[in-house]
Amino acid sequence: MNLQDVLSKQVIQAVKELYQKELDAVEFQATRKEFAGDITVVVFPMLRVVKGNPVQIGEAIGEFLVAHVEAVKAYNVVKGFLNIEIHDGYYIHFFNSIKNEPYYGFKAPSTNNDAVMVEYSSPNTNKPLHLGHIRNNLLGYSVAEILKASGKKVYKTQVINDRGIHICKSMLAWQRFGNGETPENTGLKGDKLVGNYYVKFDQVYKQEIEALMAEGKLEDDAKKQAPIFLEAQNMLRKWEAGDKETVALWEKMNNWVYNGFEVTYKNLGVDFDCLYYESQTYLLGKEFIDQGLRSGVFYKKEDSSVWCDLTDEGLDEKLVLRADGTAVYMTQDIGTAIQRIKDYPDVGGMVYTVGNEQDYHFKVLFLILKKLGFDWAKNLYHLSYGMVDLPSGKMKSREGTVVDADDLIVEMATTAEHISKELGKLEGYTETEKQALYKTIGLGALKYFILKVDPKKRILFDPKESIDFQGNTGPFIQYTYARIQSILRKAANLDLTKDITAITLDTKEKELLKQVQLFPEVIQQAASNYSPAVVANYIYDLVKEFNSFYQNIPILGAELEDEKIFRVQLSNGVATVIKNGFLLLGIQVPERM
RNA sequence: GGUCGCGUAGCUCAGCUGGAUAGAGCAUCUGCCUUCUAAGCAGACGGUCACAGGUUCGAAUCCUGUCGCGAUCACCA
Repeated sequence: MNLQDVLSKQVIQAVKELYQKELDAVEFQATRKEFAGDITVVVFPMLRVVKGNPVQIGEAIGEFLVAHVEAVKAYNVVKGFLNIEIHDGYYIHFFNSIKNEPYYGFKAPSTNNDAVMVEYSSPNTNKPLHLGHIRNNLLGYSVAEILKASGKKVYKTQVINDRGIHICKSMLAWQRFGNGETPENTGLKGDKLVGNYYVKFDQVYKQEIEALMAEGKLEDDAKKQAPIFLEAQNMLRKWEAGDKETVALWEKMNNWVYNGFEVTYKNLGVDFDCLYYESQTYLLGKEFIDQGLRSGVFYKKEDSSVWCDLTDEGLDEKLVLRADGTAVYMTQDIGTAIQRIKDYPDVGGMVYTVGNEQDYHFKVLFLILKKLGFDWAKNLYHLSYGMVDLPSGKMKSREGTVVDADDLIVEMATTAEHISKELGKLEGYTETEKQALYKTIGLGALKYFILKVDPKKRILFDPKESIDFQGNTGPFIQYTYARIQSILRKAANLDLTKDITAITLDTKEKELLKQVQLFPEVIQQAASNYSPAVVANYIYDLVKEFNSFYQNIPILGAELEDEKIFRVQLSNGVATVIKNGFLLLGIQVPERM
């Protein structure tokens, strides 16, 4: 039982004995630094049950706790706040119980049928990944890892948007203007090459629209009548009809893109347990539309299009099948969701990592699945995140105003290299080791920069202002980890498993122990909020606390041998929490930097 | 226009399931490397928590309204 539970019980007991009243809950908070104490009971809420002066009540409860709880050393009351001081022994005992756990804070995965499937990334296969995709990938990956650590079995997945008119556009442009270019003969990354033709299509398309408008056509008409657009539509029809040549071209170019994506995913350090392809799932929902029609969840209009009436829920009517019987986005998502549960029967819920521009879509999707009667539909969550915008506004692939994912990763490593070289602390490292380290630091800066922000907030990214490497950043935290490793190397002869008990804690040590103690709770909180930012901010606070300790208290130079061992152990414990916390964010930690 | 989200220091963000004098980083300024890595530490400066009401012992936090920014309201995905 943790400290708060014990105290809670005893406070309730105290109120019962002193005032003959029953409290249903006790409110705690961390004691503010300017007051003596480690944990604080807020007396005000009790006044509803116990009438009287909050200071006197606080005093009486404090008295009771000192007498009845071993861990409680002293108390003081300020206004309605009962500040409780805890004996050093309590924290020391706690630390000894966890200091040798390599995965301190993580819960073992549950074997119940409550696995979670986390969908993220889900790119279109007609252009390279950009900074917006990076946010999606980092968020999805991190939330998946956090859910795992919180005790869930997790499957990471994506649905790859590998078909549709947008794919045909780059195919068509390549066919017309490509001159047989391939990733092999140009040395270009496959996704980049295909992306170039997506841009090329748009350029030609725009010229054609202008030409038509010059002939006096209205813009809307021109957009629909441009020859290259009509040809792309024609290509889509051929693809859907299974035309051999078209399908072969589609497969060839998609494979180029997949090879390119694989490189980016690998560089980013994200992975997937299973993949779904839109080309295989876009028809899946149809049979469930039939089912829903029979059960009255959907209805057919005169033109035989199928709809779901959500006006009772305050939403609109939503189309789920076109008049010509073809699937829309919603049809596909209904089908894919159901298919996933069939494929993985232990899955009891799903998380969709998709930008907030699709809030409405997912609201509707979840409602429809509920109406169709799937009990897992109540466990669906749209991990909705804000867009990454540039100072100039939204990133647009077609207009080339994107921050390319691969480029950014390289730039970050280059910046790390410059800083490292200036500081010059890496003598003895081989060039390969150095390059690996630059990448670790560069990616650390990038990932932390993105993940420390609350997912639902939009991020403004200014390419002119590079991402910081100082202050509340990934490298600062990595640096602290490296510092601790340096101490551990110098203390290799000490027995880190030995239980030290007979020491007096310095304030800084105690603060660190309190912070370390929070970690398991932080993971649970991050999981229930689907927020890597909770982990990031916690680790930052821990690291700040550690650096203050490090710079103000001698560790290897401690006067007493037991103090020295304990401080090294404590440093090691902090390093473990940093490492595990960063694992949840997908950030690596270096031995030196 | 309807719906949803956001608005906290010059900038980037914490805090938001109500609690003490609203916290960090960057930037600016002051100290600290002959002692464990100065990507650091210690400190200074900086706030009408968008605005106005309400709920209560207590509101940045909850409710209502206003303003500003964004998203969305397709037989697109």
